[in-house]
Amino acid sequence: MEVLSPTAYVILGMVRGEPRSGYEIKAMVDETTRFFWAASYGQIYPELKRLSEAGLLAGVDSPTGGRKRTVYEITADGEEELKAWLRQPPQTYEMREEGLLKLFFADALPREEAVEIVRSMRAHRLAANAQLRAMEPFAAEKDDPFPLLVLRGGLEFTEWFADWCRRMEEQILAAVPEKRSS
Amino acid sequence: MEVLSPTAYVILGMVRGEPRSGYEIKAMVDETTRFFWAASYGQIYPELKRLSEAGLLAGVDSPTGGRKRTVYEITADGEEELKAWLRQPPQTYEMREEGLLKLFFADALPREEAVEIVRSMRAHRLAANAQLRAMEPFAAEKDDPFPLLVLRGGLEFTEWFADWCRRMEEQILAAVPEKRSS
DNA sequence: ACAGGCATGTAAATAGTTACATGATTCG
DNA sequence: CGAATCATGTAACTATTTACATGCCTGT
Repeated sequence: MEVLSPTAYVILGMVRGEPRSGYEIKAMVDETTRFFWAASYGQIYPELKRLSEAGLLAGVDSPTGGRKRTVYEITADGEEELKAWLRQPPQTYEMREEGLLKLFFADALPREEAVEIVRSMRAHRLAANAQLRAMEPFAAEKDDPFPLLVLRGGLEFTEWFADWCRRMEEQILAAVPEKRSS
Repeated sequence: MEVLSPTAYVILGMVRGEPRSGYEIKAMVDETTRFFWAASYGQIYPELKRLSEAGLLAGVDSPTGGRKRTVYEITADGEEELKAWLRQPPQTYEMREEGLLKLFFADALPREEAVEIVRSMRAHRLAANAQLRAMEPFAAEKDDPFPLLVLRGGLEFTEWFADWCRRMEEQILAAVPEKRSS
């Protein structure tokens, strides 16, 4: 069994339980996992084809009205592949946080400009928090408890991060001495 | 002024203050920003060439003993470019956290296996915390306060995350009911 | 009639990692 | 002398985003 691309598993997971089209998978990803695992059409459609060829998914024609449409359902092999992956310890722990990089180099700016960095970061996290907040009722009414658990983790994380930014703002202005020549 | 690649700025930031070789930049990144902004040789060396051609860096031969070596120092234009970038609000806020994706789909596993996911995540964050802890004294003795500030943010983040995992472990075992057919 | 959403896909560009190749120097 | 580290680089691969193209259906 060859190794699948990272995006393959988000697809397998999304169609488990109920068959979905590429378009629906993309929409679900954007509503749910995008904060920690994104996927674009450019990945999803080719991957659906590969997974079907590998026998892990099966495409079923299922037009809505006259509009043609293919939904993909997971096969027994696909379900096994998904579970085997779920049992492996996670490998990917990546963060690309431009704000932290800027803050790391912020000594190059005068303090009043340096605090702008943490203000931007804070605004971003508060906006993300509000988005998650708006999704919470929908996740809460579902049968599967894990998406809600993860969403509440996101809520807590964005709150922690926003608060850290607030404290850093104070700290930079209060305690960090200005450099002689920046 | 054309837009630079994302990696360009980490290089500009790393050579500001004192000139460094590609090898040293890579080592610094691995010691400091890698938790939120990584870079590989395959990005660094070609980028050093491009930045020199663009006049934002200047390469200076500076062999150590008989071993040839080029360090790059930032030019006035490079300094301006770096500061202009620092003044822009951060654009990139990405996370790719395989553990959260697995947890999101964990309903496919029995509960005893689902908790293994948060246990792995917790172990990972505790290990990261220990690494940051070991770096703290070195950051603390530097003149520039921002790297230390960012590092302490990382310390707090990994602690929060590890604690969240611990609480999720309890919660999954205690409150989340087992499904009829998983 | 037109806007907006549903639906599928691809091409091109950009980003990034991994592995490899090469060779010098330093330290034990 | 051999291992580790310093040092520079490239090729191949993998991953991912963005933009574009197409066209149908539904509601106003």
